Amino acid sequence: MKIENSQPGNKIAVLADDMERHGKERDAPVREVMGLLGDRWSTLILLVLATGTWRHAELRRMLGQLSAEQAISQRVLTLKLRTLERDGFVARTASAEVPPKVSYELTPLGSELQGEARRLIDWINARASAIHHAREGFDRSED
Amino acid sequence: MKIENSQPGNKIAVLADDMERHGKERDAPVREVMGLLGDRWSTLILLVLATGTWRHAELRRMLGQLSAEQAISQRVLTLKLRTLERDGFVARTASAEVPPKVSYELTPLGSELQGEARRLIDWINARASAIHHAREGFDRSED
DNA sequence: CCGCATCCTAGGCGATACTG
DNA sequence: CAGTATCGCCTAGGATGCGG
Repeated sequence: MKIENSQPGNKIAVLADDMERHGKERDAPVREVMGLLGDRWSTLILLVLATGTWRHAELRRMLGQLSAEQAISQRVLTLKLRTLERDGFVARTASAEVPPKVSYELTPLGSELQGEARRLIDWINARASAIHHAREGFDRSED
Repeated sequence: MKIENSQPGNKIAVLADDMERHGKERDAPVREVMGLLGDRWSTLILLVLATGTWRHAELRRMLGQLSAEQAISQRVLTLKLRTLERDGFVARTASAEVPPKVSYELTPLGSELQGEARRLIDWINARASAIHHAREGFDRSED
């Protein structure tokens, strides 16, 4: 894992395994999952579902409160939940009645992912002031 | 950190600190940094820069090789590098000559972030088959 | 060699209205 | 209550050309 920085040739060799992981985006879900965490709502959904089982509408209201600036649209919540379900992070339980009763909760796999996401969030929060400071310095020398 | 799942009221109380972190997106760089890692190129740039110092063009060629499906455009590479620089993850060194010589490398903060990103990538890769399996099952019952 | 300006397209997301 | 369909906006990001 130690890396010497000299010839480009070496660098290419060193990064070969990363290419292995990143190059074949087709089969590797790395980009998709990273994209999940980076999008507007999915991480927040994971955090809320970490507290238990939620109905669709209740979850929607909760997300609106947490993010506050603006509520998630019904359509997008359904989309996000479907994506999370497809990847095995969320379990969906429905009764085909009218009105429907649908519940969502984390799977064990989703719970793991939530833990990983939370670690990243914690790291970012811990470095928030450093980042903020860097931005101020950068922006000041930009004008 | 232990969470009981019963009344919505409890859930709301439990999530109060998450609201603290997520609700005020204006000052909190959490979403922005998460977005960084989720976007098309930034994580890959961090991985490459973890190997040392790179010139713009060289870096561009390297990224093209790693991601292969399609090279990063010159414009976007400049944009991404600027964002990373603004947040204090990347240091830029330039000589105002013609032709210019510009070099990029990770800051200590950027190096940390790269480590975090790599942990996430490793986790995803470790669970890749589980995710893949979940998707297959989901897609099969969708038709 | 590097950055910027311009143009263009695909996709994420919100709003609304409608069904079972 | 949950999901779907349609619309329209806005941003990420690719292509190209110029200028220092």
